[in-house]
This record gives sequence, structure tokens and C-alpha cells, in this order.
Amino acid sequence: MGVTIKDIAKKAGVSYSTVSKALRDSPLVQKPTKNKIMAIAEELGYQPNIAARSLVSKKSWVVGVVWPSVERMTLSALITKVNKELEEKQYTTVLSINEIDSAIQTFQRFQVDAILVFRDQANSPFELEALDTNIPILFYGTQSDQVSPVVDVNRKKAIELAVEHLSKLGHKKMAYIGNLGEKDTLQQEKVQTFQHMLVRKGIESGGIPLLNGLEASEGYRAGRQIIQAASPPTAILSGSYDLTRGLFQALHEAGLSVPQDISIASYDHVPQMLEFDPPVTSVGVPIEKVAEEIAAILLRMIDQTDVQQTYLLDPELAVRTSTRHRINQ
Amino acid sequence: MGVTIKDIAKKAGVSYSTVSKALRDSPLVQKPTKNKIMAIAEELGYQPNIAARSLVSKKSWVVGVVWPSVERMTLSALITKVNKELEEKQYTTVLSINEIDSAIQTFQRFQVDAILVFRDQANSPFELEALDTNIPILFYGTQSDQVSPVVDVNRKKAIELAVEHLSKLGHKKMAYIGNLGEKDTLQQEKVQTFQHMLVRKGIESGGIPLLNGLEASEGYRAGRQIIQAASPPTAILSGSYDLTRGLFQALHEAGLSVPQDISIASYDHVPQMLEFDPPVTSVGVPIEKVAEEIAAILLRMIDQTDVQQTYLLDPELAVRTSTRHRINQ
DNA sequence: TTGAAAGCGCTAACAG
DNA sequence: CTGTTAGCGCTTTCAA
Repeated sequence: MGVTIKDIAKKAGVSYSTVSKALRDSPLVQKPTKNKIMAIAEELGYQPNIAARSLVSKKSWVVGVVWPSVERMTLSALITKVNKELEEKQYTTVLSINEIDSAIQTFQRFQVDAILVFRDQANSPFELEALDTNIPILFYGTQSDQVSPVVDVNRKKAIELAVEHLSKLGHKKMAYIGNLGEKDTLQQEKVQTFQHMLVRKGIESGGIPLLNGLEASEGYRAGRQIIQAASPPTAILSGSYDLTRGLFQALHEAGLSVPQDISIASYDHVPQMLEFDPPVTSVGVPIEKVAEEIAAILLRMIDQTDVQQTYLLDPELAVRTSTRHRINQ
Repeated sequence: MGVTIKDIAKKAGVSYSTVSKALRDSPLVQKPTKNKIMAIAEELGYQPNIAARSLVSKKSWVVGVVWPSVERMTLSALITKVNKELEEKQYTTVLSINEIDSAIQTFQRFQVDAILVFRDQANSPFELEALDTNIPILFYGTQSDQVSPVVDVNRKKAIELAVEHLSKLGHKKMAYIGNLGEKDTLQQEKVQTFQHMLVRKGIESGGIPLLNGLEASEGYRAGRQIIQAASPPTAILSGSYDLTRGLFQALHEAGLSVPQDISIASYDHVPQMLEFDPPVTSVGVPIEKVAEEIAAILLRMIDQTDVQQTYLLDPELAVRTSTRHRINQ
């Protein structure tokens, strides 16, 4: 079917191994020869056959990504960035929407060079050991089994940064949106840190409503609940971008303006925070940074360079105009 | 690294070509021999090497799916179903989040057996001809270039069914939520059909607000706008599941009950329609049916069986309790 | 019914 | 620098 290196070799009048070398940009081929070969390859629309290459080189130049069952916007953006990053290093990214274990099996048969698993509370637990694969696996999003390396955001520090910021601005009563109860350990960690910070800083709680999910509608619901209290807080910290969207809707509807009437800060360091009116003070690890980090670690794992067990990424605080000094009333 | 057929052959005391046959369940191998080989393969945790297999057989048993840039819930469910369907036929599904053309190139190198493209208004236009691949490509979601087969829902008929239903219930004033203006041809078709139906049935328009997107929040906004009118409609037809979610929020908030105060019907035939309170009358092609159809067509394309140019799936109306006779007032 | 052997497209020694 | 050659793991004739 497709064009092979033999076709190119014939047309260029060289041996096909020379073509192979030239295509891989080997220094063992003369510049002119190389150029000529490249040109012919281009002309013929040559596409290397992954199967053949990976069969002999034991390397597929493919990274498999296990896509989480629940998809939130930030993850979607993150995966796109990781893909781009890897592409620069000649790797192709391929996704699977299967359950973690069967996805890993598929990737195994593909002989992918590494696997990235986006894990969330929704996907089923599984035994990594049982799979016993020698393909390096990197997890994102949760402290896992100590078997495979994990990349995660230092959520605790992020919340601390945010509360600290609001506290410095003089806020004495704050609410938090993003409490999913005990079932979700990721969110739980943020909630607990928030509570600890209130105590430590001597701040009164303005409510930490229990949510049913992380969609914008839940942020809307929680926001309404908080501002309708007899004595509402002067600042609200939201646990995610989507929740913040809903929160803004509730505030807007109630005729409250930010930051005059209330200060808003949000977890999730995504560019979209700037699209709010006003731009939202946010805390978290910039998505580009996470993507770069993930790509870099994957590459190191592929190269067999030793990697740490856990990478806890440091969050950053980006102060914008949605937060300001509390007005004494 | 992995276990190969040679390992199995050695352990079973047969030639490796026999193992190959046995594993493919060939009739050329005796039952007992076959069983023995199967058992050993299982025991050794044998995983066939896709690269090798596809190299020689010119078939990868992989179907590539080009994931749309904008992801809506229904598509996510659909892709999962298609995957399941294909899995039963021994095919593995792999996704790419790249732009259509580069995704197709990647799949080409993988020698996938077929490509499924979920197309939406957001992903960039491209020239299929330019790619000139001989891998069969199936599009979903829009009338395309007449080069490759397309599967699509008969949106026109769907809207007709819905309006007809509401009209029969005596509604004389209806609103439609889902108008994205002229930029989105898919939505445009539904809007236009709705308008035509109003004329044909002598129904008054209760508003067809222009939206900025298809998220739930837009449904909420439009819903509020519609019910706040001086003389609101007695029925609303929503253009998608997400919009309906937002619409319900708006109705709930305004203290309107469905279907006592207003009848609601929605496009998108997904199971989640039953989770509303009350369950929502919906119209569209059941997602399982779409998935089955897509999988079947892909399989036929792989087998070189000739397929039609366009498959326009017939929508179904599922009447639930969110719609009822108009109350004379 | 089983085994031997060729070869898919490519990379990587090794020779020249 | 360029060419020759041996496989990678598997399927598939062709022989036995």
C-alpha cells in the first residue's frame, strides 16, 4: 500500500539502509545524499510504518494516555498541552477511554513507551501489581500506591496561599465552595486545609456548603446559599474554575459586585480566570507548568533515568482584581 | 520482554506456526492441541504483539477515532458505546485529540483499519482529498464533502416530531432554546425546522433566543428570558440535553412546575432524560442505536463491503411526563 | 493435522 | 560514508 523506504531507495539510487539512516537524520550520511533522500521522501508522501519500526527497535514512540471517565475542562486542556509537548520530542499521544486496567493492556500490546494515567475518584480502583508490565506508568491526580510515580498539585499549599492572601486583605469571614464530603479525597484535602486555616488565622466561617458535584450549577447553588445568609462573608474561595463560573452567576443575579461587595478567589490556575469580569485572583499550578512537568517526567521514565516517587507541584498565587481590602462597615 | 509464540511453542512442544494457528482458532489445529496451547498462553500471560501482527497481516485491528475539540456529554457517552461495540468484534479503539488532518496522519502510520471522525463546528476545515489515504473514513455529525460516508441524525424530522407532539397536546405558543445563529449549521437546521413548523401548524412563537453556546448556563439564561415575557409560551422545546438542564434550573427557580405550568420537550435521546423531575419527553436517535449503526458501518467499510454515502438515522419520540395537554386559562 | 520457511518494513550491527 | 545482512514477532503458503 504505502510508500516504503525501498521505493525511496530505488528512486534515489541508494541502498534502503542508507535511506533509513538519512530519514533518522543520522550523521553517517552525507549532506547532499541526505537532502536528496529527504526530498524524494517528501515527494512520494512517505509515512514511516510504525509497526515495522517498533517491531525492530522495541520502541513505538507512542505514549498512551488513560483518559478519565469524568472529564472536566481543565483536564481537557491539560491533555492537549501534554500532547503538544510530547509531539515536539517526536512522540505521538494516543488515548484510551477504557477502564484503567484494560486500557493498560491495550497499550501493552501496542508496546507504547510510557503510559500516563489521569486518575479521578470515578474510575475504578485496580491493582497495578496484578498487571505486571514493565512499561513505565505515571499517575496524575492522586497519591497512589507507591508503586508508580505520581505527579500531583500541592493542594494544601494552594489553599493556604489563597486564605493567607484574603486574610492579609483584612477579611474576617470567608466561605468555601467545593465540599464534596468524604467520598472525594482530593476535594476533601482542600476543604480540610481551608478549615485549618480558618482556625489558625482566627477567621470566621461563612459556610462550606456540601455539593453534589463540581459542575457550574453546583457553584451557583452554593453561591446563592452563602450570600443569602443573615450575615454573609466578605470573601469566598471557590474550589475550581467551573464552580467559580456558577458562583459568578449567582452573584450577578443577586446584584452583588466583585470586589466591591465581596472578594472572590479561586483554585485552578487556568487562563480562563482572566475572562471573568473582573479577572479572578487564582491559585494553583499553571496548566502549562503541569503539562511541561508531566511531559518531562514521562521522557525521563522512557529513558530509564530514575525519577522520584512523588512530584508535588508548587502552586502559585496570581492576584487579580476580584479580591481587595475588606471595606469596614 | 514479553512472552512470544515461540515461548509457548517451546513449552507446548509444537512448532510456533502451530501456536499461531491455534491462537487464531484455526480449524487446522486439533482440539486437544489447541486447548493445550491456549492453556499455556493463558498461563504465561501471553499478549499478542500488535506491531508484528499488523506488519505481516496488513491489518491492525485498530479503529482510530478523531475526538472533537469541543466535548459534550452526549458525545462522550456515544464514543464509549461505539468502543464497546467494536470491542466485541475484536477491534481496539484509540483516540486522538489532534486536529483532524494530523490525527489522520497518525492513524495512517498506525495502519488503523478505519477512522471515525466526530466532527463539530469547532474543528478546523480540511481537505480530505489532500490526505489521499486508502483507509476508510466515516464522519459523524455533519453533511460533509461527499467523498467519505457520513452518519447523521435526521434533525429535521426530530424537530418535526417534537413540535407535532406538542401541537397535538393543544399548545398554541411555543419557544425554542438552541439558536446559535448562522455560524452553526447543525443547530441552524433545527431552528429553521422549528420556525417552519410554527407556520405550518399555526403556532405562535414564544421566543427563540440567540445563545452564545450550548452549555447548561445558556439554557438557564434563555429559559429565564422566555418565562419572564409578558405572555409566556405554554411549551418549550430545548435543543439539547445540556440546555435542558439549565432550563430546568430556571424554571425551578421561578417556581414553575412541569408540566402543570409549562410543558417541556427536549432534543437528544439520552437515558439521562429520565433523571429529570419529571422525566423529560425527548426526541432524537437513541444513543445505543447511533453507536450500533456507526460500529456496523465501520465494520462494513473495513470489509470493503460497499456502503452508502449518507446514513440519516431516524429519530424517535419518547413521551414522558414533562409534556401534557395545555390547560385552558 | 503439523512443521518449515518466506517475508511484512524497518533498524542496527558489520563490512566494505 | 554507503551497502549488506540479520532479524524483530507474527501470519501464511507450501510441504511433509
